[in-house]
This record gives sequence, structure tokens and C-alpha cells, in this order.
Amino acid sequence: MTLLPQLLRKQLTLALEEADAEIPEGFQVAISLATDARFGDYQSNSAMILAKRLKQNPRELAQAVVDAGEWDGLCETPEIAGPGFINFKVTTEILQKHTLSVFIDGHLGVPQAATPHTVIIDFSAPNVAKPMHIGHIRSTFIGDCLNRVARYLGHKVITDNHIGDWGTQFGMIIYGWKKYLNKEALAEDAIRELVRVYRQVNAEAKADEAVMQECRDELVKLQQGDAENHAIWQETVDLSLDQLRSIYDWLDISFDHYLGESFYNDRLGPVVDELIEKGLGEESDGAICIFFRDIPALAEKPAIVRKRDGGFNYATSDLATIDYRISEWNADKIWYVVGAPQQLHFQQIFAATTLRGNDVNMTHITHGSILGSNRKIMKTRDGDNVQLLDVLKEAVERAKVLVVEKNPTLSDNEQKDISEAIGLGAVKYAELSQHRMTDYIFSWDKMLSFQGNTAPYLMNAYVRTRAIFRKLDGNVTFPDTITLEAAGERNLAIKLAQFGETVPDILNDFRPNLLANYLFELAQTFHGFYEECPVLKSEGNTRASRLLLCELTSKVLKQGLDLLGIRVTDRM
RNA sequence: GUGCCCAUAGCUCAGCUGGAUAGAGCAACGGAUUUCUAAUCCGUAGGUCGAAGGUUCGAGUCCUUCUGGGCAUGCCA
Repeated sequence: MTLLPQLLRKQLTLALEEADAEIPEGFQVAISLATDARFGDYQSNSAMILAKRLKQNPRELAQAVVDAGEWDGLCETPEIAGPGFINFKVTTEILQKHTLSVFIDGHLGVPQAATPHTVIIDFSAPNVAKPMHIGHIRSTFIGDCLNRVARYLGHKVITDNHIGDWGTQFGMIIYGWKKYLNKEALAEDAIRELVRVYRQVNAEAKADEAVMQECRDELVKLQQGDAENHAIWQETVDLSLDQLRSIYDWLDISFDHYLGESFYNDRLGPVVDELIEKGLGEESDGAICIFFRDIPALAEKPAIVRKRDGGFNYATSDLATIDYRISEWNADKIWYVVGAPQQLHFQQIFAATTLRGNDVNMTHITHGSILGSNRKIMKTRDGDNVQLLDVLKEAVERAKVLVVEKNPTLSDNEQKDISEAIGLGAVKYAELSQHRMTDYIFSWDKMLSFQGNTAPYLMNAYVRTRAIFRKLDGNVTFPDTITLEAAGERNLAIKLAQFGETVPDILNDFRPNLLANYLFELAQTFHGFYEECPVLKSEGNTRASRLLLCELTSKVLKQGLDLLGIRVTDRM
């Protein structure tokens, strides 16, 4: 199916040719949404841009193009406005036809990717033996949303949770496990007990060098394959993963793989050997480094792939990971949803990958930080750090109070189900409706707000559509023609047509908030329609058309929210 | 020191490739409901887009400088 702006662009391009305008090489006419409803539905500034290049009067050029064009059946005669905008208002017939085709389309008007890619998305990546805190929601929710969108657009996506399951902290954990572990506490809440043990050992090791040394020894034994230590490590990882998975399940986020750092342990040495062999790895101050002398920004920023003590670090691990993803999964794109502080690291990794002769397309999808009340990044050690699970539970509890109040007759199970959809949805929406680059200060009230531009607002629009169909007796048959007369109907139809324009845009710059914004506008438009246009009390064609609009709104809201990872319920 | 990001209404934020009179939500005030679910709708009020220059027919958006924040800058990830 063809989107409305595509139809207009085609027609405008033809008009330019008809008007004998000189079109410079590479010039493409652009159609965008009207910035204001009184300008029509869509607008183009192409005449102004072209006039500038051709040194002509923009309004005259616009007029000539409009006069030369053939607009019948597509839109009303375009109007020239301001310095030379061409404003379009599509005809009711076209809009009606288009609405029906979106309604019938299995993808609600969202075009499929012209060239599907195999995309690896690397996101969330928590450390084991530590609880996920509020800072993890950005990578986790954005990554999950991009996964859903990319799949919806027809790409082959492989999600991989590159968990931090191998590192120096295991020396202390193993030492503490052997000495201080409370098995009962471990059974009750494994991560909490591991954190308790870790903190205790950490404090002890700081004060006592002998303890520190014992921790190092435990780590060395682990790395050398000591059976007991390996078993402790394995159990730690398993327990942590159980707990992480239960949170992901609750959030309806799934990964195809959980290949953490430990998985690549045996592959690190060979990577470094190969780098040395190819002349890319050089010794420097006892370490093996990759230098990027041809890249000005990185000229003085080598990547260390083997430390002076012979150990490897995360640059090595990431290179091994890339190798695996290319050779085993045939990745042609890799998206890293990781915070902005790691920019330099990824620049180095990407440059190294190019030097090694791989042409996989890699993107570091950065995001800002969640700050504490002191405007500093929330760190695990900070006292005011907020655990993710606590936020989720609080959100669901606050939602429950409202759900019970508004739906006293529903069963406990239904109330629980709705409360979870609302609470978890609100937290996800709070994150995803924000531009990913901006830093923001964590606020319970903002994160858990249910009023205004929030998930419950969108969910409520959906619930209103479902309520209408619940009241209908018998089966609904949707018409194969519709009429759009009232302003509310037309506005809604135009807004619905934009779903297919919005979804692909998300991946241009990896911006889930574009979808969130669109869905908010759709819900607003629907609420307006709902006030203005009674459905069940209307009759004939009007009623049938409105029912269809409601059903289409319902589908788009449900699908759109699903792309954000937010679930809808029929009541709330 | 160098590099990256950010600064928009009282508060929290949109504003994609420069486009028309800069928009939402929250908070404030005034209205609408014996409802197709008011978690809603309509209205009022609120701005020299951090500062100063520059490019352009046109700048919140691009360039330069400055101020104020955040982050990164070789052996933690």
C-alpha cells in the first residue's frame, strides 16, 4: 500500500516536470506533515528550496508548479502560502479509500523494509550478583523497543544480553561465599545475599591487605579452572540469572541469547595473537595496544587488548564477541544500546573492527543518564540509588489502588492483571517518551504518574474503544465503504494514516519517543472524536464508519503500544 | 588541557534532515458528565528558546566565542 505523502510526492514531482522547472541533480521533493491544521494535511517547502537554487521567486515557482500539476482525485488544488509553502489537503474520497486499505492491511499501513537486515541488538547487559537499578531501564527499554520495531518492519533480529558475568569482583564473591554465606538468605533472595557478602568482603579487603590477597588468589584459581571455585561461580551466575529472568519476564522482555563475557573467555587469547600477527597489536608499556594513528580523534587513544599483567579487558572481549556474531549469526548490523559514557570505547572497537577487515555495520545507540537528586549519575554504591524492582513494584501498587477504586466488581486476578499492565506500562512509557539523549533526574512522581501524557492515557483511549464494542450486541460487520463527514472523523482518519509514516522513522535515528509522541497524539485525537462523535447512538453509514474508525484506532493503539513493549487491557 | 553531550513556560519535557504566530503534560484558574469508562474533554494564563555575534529570503535548529551543568580522557567493565 502507498502512504499519502508518497502519493503527494509523486504528484508534485510530476508537476515540477510539467512546469519545466530545472531540477538540480539529486534534488528530491519533500512532503511533511502540516505544522498546523489550518494549512491542510501536508505541506512542502520544496518550491522555496528549489527557487533559492535557481534564483527564482519562490511563490511564483510554487504557483507555476501548482498550475502545471494534476491534482484531481488526490487533493484539493494546493494553496501557496507564506514565503512559498505548498499546502495540501487530501480529498475525502482518497482519505476514505486510504483508511479502508489501512484497515485491511496486516501491518496497519506500515511498509516493510525494502532490504531486510540481520541485526544483532546488544542491550540491557546487567552484571550478575548485583541488582538491576533504575539506570538499567534506559538500555533495557530502548533496546527492547528497537527489537520490536525492527522485527515489525521485517528485519531479522537477534537479541543478545551480554551480561557481566566475568570479572575481578568474583575474587571477593568467592572468598565471601566460602566464609560468610548465609544459605537461607541466599535461598530467599540470592542477589541481596550476594551483595551483602560482597560488601562485607570489600570493606574487609580495603582494611586488610591479607584479605585482599586472598581474594586475588581466589580469582586466579577461578581463572585457572579450579573446580570448587568454578562451581561457586557457576552457581552465582545461575542464581543471578534466575532473578534477572523473572524481572524480564514480568516486563515481557526476552532475549534470544544470554552470552555473557565468560562465554568469550577462551577466545580472547587467539584474538590478541591474531592482532599481533597482523601487526595491529603493538606492545606499549608492557601492554598490547591497537593504535589508530590515521584517525585524528583516536590518534592518542589506543585500545588496550592485553594488560601488562597478561589479563584481557573489555575491548578484547568485545572484539571476540563481534567475531562470534559475524561468524555464527551472519550479522550485518550490530546495535549497541549502551550509555553515552562509553562512546570512546565503541569508537575504538569500531575502528579496530574496520582495521581487522570486517565491514559489519555497527552503531552505538547512546542514551543519557538517569541522575540522582544531586545531579550526579546514580551509581550502585550511592545511597540514593533506586532498585529497578522497587520502582516496578511501587508502580503496580499505586496502579492497584486506582484500579480497585474504579473497578470494585472485578475479580482479584483481573485487578492484578490490569494493575500490572498500567504500572509497568507507565514506567516504560516514562522512559520511552523521552528523547534518549537527554539526562534526567529520577523522580518517583514522574515515573509513576498516571495523568496526562502517560501510558494510562493511551491505554484509556484503547479501553474506550473496547467499551463500545462490549456494548454492541451480536457480531460486528465492518463496512467495505466508509464516509468521513464530521471534523472529528476526518482528523482521526488523517492521524491513523500517519502510523505507517511514523514507525519506519523510529529507526532513522533510533528514537522510540517519536512513536510515543505519535500515539499520544492519536489518543488525543481519538478522545476528541469520542467527545464529538457518538458511535452507538448514530445510525446507518455514520455508525458503521465510526465503528470502523474505533476498531482501527483500537488496532493501531494496541500495536503501537506493543512496539513500545506496553500491554493493553480491555478495562481499566 | 583535549573531545563528546546538554541548556526551550513556575516544574518535567517535545520540537526528525533550518521553514509559517515555538508546542505538550504537570501545577494554577474557569467550565463540561444522571456518560459509548471523567485515568476524559473545552477554555484562560504562562516564553527576549543560557548570553553575544555570524550565515540565510527565513535560525530553538547551522557556524564562532562565552557562561553554566553532565560525561570521557591507557591497563575496571
